[in-house]
Amino acid sequence: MKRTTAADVARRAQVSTATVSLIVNGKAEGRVSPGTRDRVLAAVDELGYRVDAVARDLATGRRHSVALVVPDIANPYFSHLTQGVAGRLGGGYQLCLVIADPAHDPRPAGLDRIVGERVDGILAEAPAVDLIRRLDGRTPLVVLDRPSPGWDSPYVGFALSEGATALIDHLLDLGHDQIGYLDADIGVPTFKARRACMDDRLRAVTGHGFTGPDVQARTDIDAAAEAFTAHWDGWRAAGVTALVCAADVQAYGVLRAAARLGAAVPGELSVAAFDDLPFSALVSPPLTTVKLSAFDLGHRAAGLLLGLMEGRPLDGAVPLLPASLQVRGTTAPPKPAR
Amino acid sequence: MKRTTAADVARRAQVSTATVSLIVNGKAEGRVSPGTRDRVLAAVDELGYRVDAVARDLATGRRHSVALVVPDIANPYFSHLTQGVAGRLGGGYQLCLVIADPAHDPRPAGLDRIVGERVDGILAEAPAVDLIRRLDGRTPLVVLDRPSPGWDSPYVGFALSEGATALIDHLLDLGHDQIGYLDADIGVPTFKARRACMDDRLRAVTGHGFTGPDVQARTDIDAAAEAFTAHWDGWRAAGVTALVCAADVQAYGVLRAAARLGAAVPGELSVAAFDDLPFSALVSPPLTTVKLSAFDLGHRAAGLLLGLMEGRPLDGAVPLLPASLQVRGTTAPPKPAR
DNA sequence: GTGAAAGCGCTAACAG
DNA sequence: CTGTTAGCGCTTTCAC
Repeated sequence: MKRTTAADVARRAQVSTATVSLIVNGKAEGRVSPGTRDRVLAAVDELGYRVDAVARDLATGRRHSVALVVPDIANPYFSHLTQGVAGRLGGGYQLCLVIADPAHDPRPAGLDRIVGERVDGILAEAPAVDLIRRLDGRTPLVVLDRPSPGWDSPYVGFALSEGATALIDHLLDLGHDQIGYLDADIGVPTFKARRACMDDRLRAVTGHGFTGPDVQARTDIDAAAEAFTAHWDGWRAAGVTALVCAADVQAYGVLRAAARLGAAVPGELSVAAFDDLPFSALVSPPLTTVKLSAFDLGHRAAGLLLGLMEGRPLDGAVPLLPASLQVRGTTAPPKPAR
Repeated sequence: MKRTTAADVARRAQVSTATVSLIVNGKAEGRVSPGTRDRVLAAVDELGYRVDAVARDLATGRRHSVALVVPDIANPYFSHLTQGVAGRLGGGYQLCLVIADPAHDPRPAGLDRIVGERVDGILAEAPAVDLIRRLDGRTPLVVLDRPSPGWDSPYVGFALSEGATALIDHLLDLGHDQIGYLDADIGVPTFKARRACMDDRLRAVTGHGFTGPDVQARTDIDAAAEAFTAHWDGWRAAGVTALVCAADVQAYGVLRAAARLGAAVPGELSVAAFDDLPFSALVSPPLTTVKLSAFDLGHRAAGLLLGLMEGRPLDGAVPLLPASLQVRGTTAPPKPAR
């Protein structure tokens, strides 16, 4: 009732395990006679032999697997990213998913494991530098979304500041002056950066930053709706006429909550966000948002990692992916003051 | 520049590798003197030693990892499922994601790999029996969503037929008689079963099945919108006044396409689906759908697998998760015939 | 308390 | 062409 091993196959085919190894790995070309090859293959088949990846990996030092570290797979942004990674990786590598949200778990056990696991490569959503330090420093690492400050690993991200600038300018052009911000409570720089880029632009043009209460919410519809419900009075009191959310899913919650509170969008409040999920064109009103293709991000990052793992050096800097503003129905000029 | 091994630590701490092993695994209780323990711990720290999981696993036979096989991680249904699995698994197991859509790739390489990888357990979205046969038959397996016909593995799923029946009856009660169906093109039984359950009920009550063209589309908004656009005439010609979709995301596409084609929902066409994703309450009109909590499914399946892996026998049959109809705004009585 | 030694199952030189 | 042998790095009896 045990696993069948190469030794079993060897015994049955009257050869050595070395020969079995050569054959099952397709390295038998011109080194093994067709006769023995067939005998071995037959034995493999009859016994249902599969090479033990653990033993092979121990012997060869390769792992045929890469780890992907993301904070929250339920967010479509990250699941699209994962899809992109998986698609590019193809069948040659096993994808090990590590869900680690640094804000909620500063020392994710998963991270320590992946270095013990000796994966061939790591893709990590904008990890903090002290997380990177806990890696072994030898495994190829590609950082997603944002460079880790003070650490230069290869990374692929979006031209975030362009998108953020476009969004702020759009709001300013419409006549908004007091803009509120609903942030994500997830501790990854992606979200920090979204805010920071907009804040920079806002200050550069108006001399002040975001207006009203500083609110963070989980990146899901219900949490964002609750947060909006709790803080809408505060924002309104501060004169906020436009609210930017860190993620589309949050904007959905805001839209729902605003409808329930009787706050007209975009009449009384303009709403905008980041991601441009497929659903964003469908909500009503359709959401003005900065498009970030997470799928492309994952796809490209995986491609880069593939190169690194095969020892190819990076050919120059990796171009940033576009972050373009999609203007739709949730933004409009503010109501003239009464 | 090599990885530091237990031997390095042993040398530095003047002990044997056996002692190192005992200590780093916390099995030193009363078997190692505090003095040597501290020496070893210090050496571990200075050298940055981490046990090599591959070698450990080869020696112990355990893997501390489970594989999750799903057809499409970009579909929120499966990403929520994954989230549920990951949450329940916790830090003790590494999650290996295998994306394998049997319809598009009948012999996914990923599947063969996981048996070679010797994972401790497998969670698989309703696998076909010949896929199960390619597993090693020894690794604990929990089937998600639908039992594999003619194979009894532990499985956890929804009371689909109840939800399907409720939906059909709802439509019938409203006065619909000709009901169309937009199916998923993904080859997993989850989707097949959704259709089959409804078809059963429909035939039982009306004597006929679904009406109009047999259409399948990818489970994403755009693909479903296209499919609807291409086939709306066919459905209408067949007298269809209600359309059921295999998944909420498809219904979103249908809603969008219907709006563009000028088909009023629910005035001219009622629309319903399965999943009840968080967005479904937000589209307009809000979607009537059968709620299936993929998160709970993943969570419970992972719990079951955990038990199996620890050698606990299943305590009786696993109860099905509820599949309850959520009636919202996309279903209404058909327009009276002119 | 601690160490020596025998595997875990496979790969890769090196002989023959 | 094929077999022998020496690891890969760790765990785990079993002596000392």
